[in-house]
Amino acid sequence: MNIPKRYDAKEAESKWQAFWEAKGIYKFNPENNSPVFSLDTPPPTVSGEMHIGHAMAYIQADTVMRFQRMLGKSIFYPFGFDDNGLATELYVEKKTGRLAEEMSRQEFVELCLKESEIAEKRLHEDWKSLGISPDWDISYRTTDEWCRKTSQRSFIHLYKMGRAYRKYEPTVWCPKCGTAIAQVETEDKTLSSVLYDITFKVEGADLLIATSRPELLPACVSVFYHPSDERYKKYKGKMATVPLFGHEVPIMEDEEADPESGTGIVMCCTAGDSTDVEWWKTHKLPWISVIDERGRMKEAAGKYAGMYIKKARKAIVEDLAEQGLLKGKEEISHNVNVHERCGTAVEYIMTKQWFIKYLDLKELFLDAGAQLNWYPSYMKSRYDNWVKGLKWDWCISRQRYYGISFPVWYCEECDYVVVADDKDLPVDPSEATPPIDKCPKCGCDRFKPEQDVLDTWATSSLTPQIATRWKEDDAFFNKLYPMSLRSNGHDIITFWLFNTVVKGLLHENKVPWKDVIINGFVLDPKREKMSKSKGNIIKPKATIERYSADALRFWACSAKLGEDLPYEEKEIRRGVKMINKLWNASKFTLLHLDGYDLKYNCLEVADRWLLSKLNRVIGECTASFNDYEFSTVKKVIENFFWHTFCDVYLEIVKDRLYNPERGEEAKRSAQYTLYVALQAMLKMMAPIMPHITEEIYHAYFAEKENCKSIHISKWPEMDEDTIDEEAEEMGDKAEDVISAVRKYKTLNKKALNSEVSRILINCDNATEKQLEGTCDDLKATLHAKAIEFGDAEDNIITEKYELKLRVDW
RNA sequence: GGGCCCGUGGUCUAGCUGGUUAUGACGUCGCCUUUACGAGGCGAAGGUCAUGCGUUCGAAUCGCAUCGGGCCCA
Repeated sequence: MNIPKRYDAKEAESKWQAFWEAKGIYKFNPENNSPVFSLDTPPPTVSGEMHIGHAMAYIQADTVMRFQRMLGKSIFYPFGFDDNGLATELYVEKKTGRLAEEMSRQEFVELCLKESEIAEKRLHEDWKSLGISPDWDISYRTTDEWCRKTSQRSFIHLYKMGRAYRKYEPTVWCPKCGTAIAQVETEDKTLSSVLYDITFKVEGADLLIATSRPELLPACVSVFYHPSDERYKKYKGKMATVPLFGHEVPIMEDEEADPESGTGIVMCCTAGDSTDVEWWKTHKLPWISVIDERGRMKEAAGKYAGMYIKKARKAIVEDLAEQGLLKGKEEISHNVNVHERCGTAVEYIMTKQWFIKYLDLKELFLDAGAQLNWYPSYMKSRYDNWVKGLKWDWCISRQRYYGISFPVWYCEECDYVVVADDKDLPVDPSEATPPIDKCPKCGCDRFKPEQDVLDTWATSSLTPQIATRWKEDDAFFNKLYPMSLRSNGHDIITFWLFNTVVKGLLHENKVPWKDVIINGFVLDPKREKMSKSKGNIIKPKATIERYSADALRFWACSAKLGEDLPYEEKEIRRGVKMINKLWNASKFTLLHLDGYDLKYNCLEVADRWLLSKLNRVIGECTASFNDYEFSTVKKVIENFFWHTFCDVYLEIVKDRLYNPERGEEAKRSAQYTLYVALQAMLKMMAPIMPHITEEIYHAYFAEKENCKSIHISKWPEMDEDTIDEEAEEMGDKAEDVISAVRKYKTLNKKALNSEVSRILINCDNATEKQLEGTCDDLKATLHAKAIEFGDAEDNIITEKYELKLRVDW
């Protein structure tokens, strides 16, 4: 056996990655009748780069898949790329320096597709370098033909069941991007602003109203105060006159009006925020549109029409001041709802949009959340809170250039909705003709295509259906849906996970997976969130190049599910050390297994001790992996391998291996134990460190087991019969003696291999009997000429069993 | 404002269905070339388990409150 002195991780990792691909080790076989284990991972967006958070999450999920594969399951592990939607548009515009509105839609779409392809190649390489084990042949991209087809099918299915509807509705709108967006795409940002006290008139008297958005005065439709507010009760049912614009609006009561805020009386405009929209709905107020799709004032704003929001605000404030209607202003900082992608404050604009009706299904969604197995379980409450707080149906149309088309045309006369035929999918309604000649409602033969595109989440919420060939291959679908596992960051429970549950329930009346694992974030060494602006971003690529993928993986597995993990360089170095240690221990072990035929007659105490402990470790690692507790697996196997196996066991058996005087049987017993232990430990580490374990496996075990990769070899099974409580106690006592004598030598500044003439152990008869079985090993390990039992004066007490010893030099 | 999570030696962390002396790593210090590994081995120092109150024979672990940090949502 020729094992190199050093392990070259860089060379080995690319070698094994190529090997796995060439041999199809991770290929899904639909004919395989073993139970399926499948994974739904987030398709990374082409607009981003792989960051260390991705690395952690994908590695963690990958260890689970590798474990399940070794259990003999049929593994379905697809991989997708998300090149859809607004994120891609913004990325392409930034990268090429060209704007979508500079060219035709088709030209822009082509540019997006071209750039996505380049980005995907890069992403594929990056993800591959993590040593993950998907079947790359079943990868998808969210704008490919198959995904477009599935997304349009989903829409048509929802339309036909009455869940997709189109309506004029106040819609969350980004004036910068010029599109409707969903509730979930917004976030709150604290911004500084000015609160103006503005004079309204009631029957000739002044009524002061505080607002930060005076430009909405022309859209003012009522004013509110709290029902308990004594100051304003007298105005109930009266009308107030809006300054500058002169129209009259009703004065009304509502619990939502905060007496403490501003003057305690608030104007309701259509629409400044979600409260305005709620008031508009519940009090059945008229709708006045003053802001257009690009954030300019509309006709209703009178002389301010055509100005952008901020300019109009300034002009109106000036005019109010000039007319003496501005009574005060105060600098404030308040929370503003902004579009998460561009940071622009959102508006509520009345437009015609497509929605998925789902507010009536909250109970169903809560029930679905309860059906899923959440790891960790407390993450379920994020889902529950989100469902309970839903206020709007899901707006799925976007007024953008690049995205999947609605498979829809409208009758030019009566707006009748015509959807595409399934056989024609995917369609671009601008290019294709509708499947009917005449409108069934009015007989008109002219149709116009829907110009809007589907929200990107309308497609990415279908990843389980996309992967399992929904409505395309029933046998395949039925075998694979619902999927076994979803891996998800805690930040996207409310959209990606929730939306996927929605689609699963609406389409199949089933939750899309059995289990859900939620991973945490990677923080910087100071435990702060990584961000470009802080400049504390770590690129996994650099880490892999410097330390190897296995070292990165070893680190990634140290966080529990749901918990954030700080990136610490020293932790990565710990992985490097582990690889080195594993290499050296294996090199030593295999050297002594050369030509060994796995035959033995009877096992020595130390060997039974190790094998018994090994079996407990197998049991614990198996149970932990089944519960997605890879960090426990990592910790347990690391500890067992390093301390029990290397520090204690290997030192014990060296003499039996090297010294012929110990006899052939004692050697065979050690060889058997080494074989079994190393093989099992390698396999248990394989999901975490797939490259180094493959390298060692191929140096010896692959041939013995006749298996071409450790990753499709059999996971070690716990054998209850090997658990040997008696041997464990005997071995533990021997270990206790070894520790004590080592400590004694160290304190006396002696080398560990320095000879002692005698070790005298002063213990009870039972212990003496137990230790007798290990005497030869003890003598060899401690370099003691003799071990005797007796009543002499002692000078050492052992740590664990408090045995009394005396060491004679 | 609501929900959820977290506070354990200098740093990171295990334990948290209550029960000997609180786990391990990094760092620090000392000693040592064990026929695998000095990228190693053997040791040492270092902790009022955030704070307070409570439940209990017994609390890092359970309950309540406070303080601090984080995430999600208003």
